[in-house]
Amino acid sequence: MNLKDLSQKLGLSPTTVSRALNGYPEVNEATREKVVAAASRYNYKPNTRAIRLATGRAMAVGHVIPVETQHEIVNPIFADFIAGAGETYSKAGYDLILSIVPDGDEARVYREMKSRGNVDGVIVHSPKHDDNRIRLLHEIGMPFVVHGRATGADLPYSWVDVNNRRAFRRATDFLLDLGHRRIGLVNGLEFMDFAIRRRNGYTEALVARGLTAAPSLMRSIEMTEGLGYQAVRDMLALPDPPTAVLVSSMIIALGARRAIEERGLIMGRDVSVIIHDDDLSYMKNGGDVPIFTATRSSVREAGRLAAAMLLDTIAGTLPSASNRLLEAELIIGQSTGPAPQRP
Amino acid sequence: MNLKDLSQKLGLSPTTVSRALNGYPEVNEATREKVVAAASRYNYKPNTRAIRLATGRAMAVGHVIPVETQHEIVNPIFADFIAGAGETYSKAGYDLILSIVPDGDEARVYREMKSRGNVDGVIVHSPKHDDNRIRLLHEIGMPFVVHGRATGADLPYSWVDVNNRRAFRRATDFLLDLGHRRIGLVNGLEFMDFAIRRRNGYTEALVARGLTAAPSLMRSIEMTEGLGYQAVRDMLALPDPPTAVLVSSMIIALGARRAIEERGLIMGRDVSVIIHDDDLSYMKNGGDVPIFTATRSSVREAGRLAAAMLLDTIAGTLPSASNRLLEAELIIGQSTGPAPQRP
DNA sequence: AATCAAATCCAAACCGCTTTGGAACCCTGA
DNA sequence: TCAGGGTTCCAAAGCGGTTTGGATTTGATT
Repeated sequence: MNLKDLSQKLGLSPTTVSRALNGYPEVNEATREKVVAAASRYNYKPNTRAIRLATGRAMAVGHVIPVETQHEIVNPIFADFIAGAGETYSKAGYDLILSIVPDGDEARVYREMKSRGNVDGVIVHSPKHDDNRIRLLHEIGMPFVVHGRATGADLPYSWVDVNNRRAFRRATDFLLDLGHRRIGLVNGLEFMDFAIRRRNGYTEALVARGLTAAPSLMRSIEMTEGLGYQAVRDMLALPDPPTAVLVSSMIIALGARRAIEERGLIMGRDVSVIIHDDDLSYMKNGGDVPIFTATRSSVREAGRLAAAMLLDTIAGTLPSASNRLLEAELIIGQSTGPAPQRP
Repeated sequence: MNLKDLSQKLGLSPTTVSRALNGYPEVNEATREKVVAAASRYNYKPNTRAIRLATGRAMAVGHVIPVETQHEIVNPIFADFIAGAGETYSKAGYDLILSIVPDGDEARVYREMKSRGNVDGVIVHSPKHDDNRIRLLHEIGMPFVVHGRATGADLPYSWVDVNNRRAFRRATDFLLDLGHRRIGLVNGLEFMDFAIRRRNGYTEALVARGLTAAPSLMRSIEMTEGLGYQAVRDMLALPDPPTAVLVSSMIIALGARRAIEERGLIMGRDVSVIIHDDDLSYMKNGGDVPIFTATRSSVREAGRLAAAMLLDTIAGTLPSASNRLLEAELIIGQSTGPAPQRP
């Protein structure tokens, strides 16, 4: 059943039927009702391909996920972010096109997307420091929103981000207030923008109290359980071990906890741990009583917002460089406590 | 730059240019070379939307991921599976359309995809026992491939699956050979087809040696660290605790290990653990020396295969009910050892 | 009753490609 | 020389919608 068939059944022109269904004003209300009724009776759905060609819009948004051959691949937070974005898209009738591209091939993919016209805009994932994708997308005139920020980018752009600096500043302050003085940081890889911001928040809080961040208490690792374990194990083996650690993700924290318990220590009593919790749906930080004290911010919500912002940008109803900074909530769990007294 | 512009620059008709670029035989080789050269010089890429309308093909594949409101959502293995599938699609020039739909809304989404024509086929994720999506897709005539199998489905269909039964049978045999007699199973939710098969493999192996699976040693849980911890902790607290456990995923295993270590036991010596390892890119089971003994099968590879099978099905070059059963490899790690002697 | 504007509908062009059904040309063999 | 068969190219008709530029009808106003 296509538009022509439907219009013939109704004895109307395709023009009128199209307008009736798309809510244009130049059609009699009685006619419109007849058309709508017929459309639902014959289960008519306009062909997406035809709409796209006729309107010149792709009605689709691209998510280009770089697969870094050397580092962490297909970061699990993508799944939740995309789930959030997908909610927004499906409400707006947009498709979500997922594109997994080998590292370094992104420029080509973006260019092709532009010239082939199969997306109206893109979401940029996991920005690096001074990310060159921003310049590229500006150059080719593709609407985009960045999930995160790219410090050093000289051009204006839209983004949605968590206030990573403040979250880690606050978490560090919280530990300092509890009397901790030797606080470790197990961060993500620090060419990622978010990791740099987290470290800044952490050092800022220390410096504000006249402390300095000891290099031996700072690690920058891929976010895996195993590496988290190693990092914290090594820290705890230091002559002057930390009494608290800040870790950048739940998965690292699982390793951290293992290192702590392996040493016969108790998390929350002997060693405090604060995590950043992306509130991933398949990796919940406990229920009513969170296991880990955490700076929590839903990455899924970030996905919803970024998607909405992108759609508005495409529609032209949003200035080209808008942004939204989400604040993380400090959730007090069982993994933190007052600094133990020195024996 | 579109086809008309290009053809004018060349002094040829659009017909000829189109044919030259698409490799049709009715064009002089010299002409073809000229066309190809011009296309690359002017950086001409055919408009996807126009191709889709003209050919009647969507050049896109849908992955419909159900978001179960009650149970595990956005399963992290999707990410890797989709990454694998994406590789195949991009080589073939197909788009991957990701659709996150609330539970129960799938039928509507599939129907719409069919009538709107924005995909040529779909991959069905995480089939349940007697999954009704298979009947639906048959009914509406949408090509599809299932990742996994749906026992009880009466219609033929194509699938790619791991031999879960054999993997767990083999793992159980391995433990039995090591002298273990009380072997626990921490399985995924058993309305999922793969979980049922795993349990069958496990009980089969026990029965073959004249043992029976004790209900107290079998758990069916959502795959989280916390629930894995609880399940194994409870098992170890039994009067006659298991000396080995089979767990259905890496993430459950992290909890299992914690429960073991918390009891002062050593994994691999006091309690053996075998996991099923989907070989997720962001959750590696160690490197050269795997931490966990595992039945390993790359879910990413499964994605590649399923995608290829779907494209062939769409092209009509594959019988409508093909399948591919992947065997899992048994990887010996540090988490298994001979059954401890009873004191 | 004549006029004019608003309301309502339609024919046809258009989006940018593919594909059908020739047409023009060249070559070969009778 | 001319019929017949390849080659090589092209005009035009789709694909299934949207949108422009009227045409017709209706209703109110003078």
